[in-house]
Amino acid sequence: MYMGIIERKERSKEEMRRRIIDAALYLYVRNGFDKLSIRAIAEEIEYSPATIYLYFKDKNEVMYAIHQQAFGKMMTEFQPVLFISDPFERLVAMGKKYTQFAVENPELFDIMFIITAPMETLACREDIWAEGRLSFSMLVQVVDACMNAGIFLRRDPDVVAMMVWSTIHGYTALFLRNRLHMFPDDRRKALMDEAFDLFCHTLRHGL
Amino acid sequence: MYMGIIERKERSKEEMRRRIIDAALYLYVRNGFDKLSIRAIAEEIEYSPATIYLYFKDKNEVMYAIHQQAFGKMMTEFQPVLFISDPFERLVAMGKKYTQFAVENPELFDIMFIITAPMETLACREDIWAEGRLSFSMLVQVVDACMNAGIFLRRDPDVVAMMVWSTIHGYTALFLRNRLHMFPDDRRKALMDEAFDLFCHTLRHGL
DNA sequence: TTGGTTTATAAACAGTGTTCAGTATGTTTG
DNA sequence: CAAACATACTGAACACTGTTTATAAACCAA
Repeated sequence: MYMGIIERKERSKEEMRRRIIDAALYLYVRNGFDKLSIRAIAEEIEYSPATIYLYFKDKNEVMYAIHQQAFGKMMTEFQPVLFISDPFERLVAMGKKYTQFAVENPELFDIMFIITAPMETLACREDIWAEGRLSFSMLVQVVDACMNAGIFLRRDPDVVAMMVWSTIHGYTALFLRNRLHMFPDDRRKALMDEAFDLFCHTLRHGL
Repeated sequence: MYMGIIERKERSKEEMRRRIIDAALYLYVRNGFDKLSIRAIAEEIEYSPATIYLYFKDKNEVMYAIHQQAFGKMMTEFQPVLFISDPFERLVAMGKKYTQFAVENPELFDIMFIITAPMETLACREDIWAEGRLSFSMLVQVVDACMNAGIFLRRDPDVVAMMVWSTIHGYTALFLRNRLHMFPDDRRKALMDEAFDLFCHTLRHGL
């Protein structure tokens, strides 16, 4: 029946995919977006460029694999703050972590939330952006907890979560893409922090 | 003296720059970012690709010229709302216009606020991002007016403006980059509107 | 007309994503 | 075991990209 051989082949196929993803992720975080080429990945794993197309449809699919890896890393980094008992404190900590992750891993944040590339792969699919859905649901959950605790007035949690995400994503994306360059170098981060604090204050005393 | 000749030459040099910028802008809004190549611009103006490098240092400089054009267009579109007398209504109208402009001119918004490319040209300059500075000062002005009118409590107007910009830019950028795909097609825009309304409400009754 | 400056270009360089014919290896079948 | 088939892989090509450089042509000044 030779089932073992089929399994071994499938296993080695999976291993090859992993090798490609690992190499791609390694090169991407090391050298950035425009240095990540199919040829560079091929050289890294010591195979021909054409080989990669036996395991991925195109470059977008490779980028989507990196995208998934990035979400995995972000999730593990978010794990600790999810245990903060006070819901509002948890929300604040999550907001801080979001920006912190973005600043510490700008390329990963790019591929997760800014670059168009990997999302086109998902455009025609059913399980639409599972990673985004999961992340957002985490935010909705903590917002809901704030409502249950009487910290926020009861509203559509999706809308509140959307507002919160927007604000935090807003200055984070503007900062990463150098759109705060009208401010001096040292003022930028401070301004983001102050905007965040003000936003938190506004949430508590007005939402 | 032959001053006329020098002037004519400078004039024709300026005209050539304009032709390149116009062609670049035309191709960019028509075909999008990755279809905009030096060769395509050259073909459009019926010159050799190398000619463009006689008028622009590199592609980034061409993109920055488009960037400036885009800001010009946005400014003219913002002109009407600046005459709204009530400062808070003006702020709300500005926020709505920001997103409207982004949805109607996604490529222009991209090059103004999302794409990294043209900002690298500015990185080592004195008049740091004059366009951004001017736009932001418009926002600061209206925020300040809200404070003077007693609608907002008095705070650092830069911080308040930063918070407002972040929120509105946040969902706009997330929308344009397909990061709201966890929601069904028709829900996305509604959610942005609701988040915006909630944000405005929060500003009024809590800031 | 000569000399010098400006303006334009063809050609090349070093890249890119992607495809495809061909090879070489591994597996199954007669 | 040998022939037939299947899988894995690759070299080479295609059609692009931004950019540089030597060369040629046009223009202006002396």
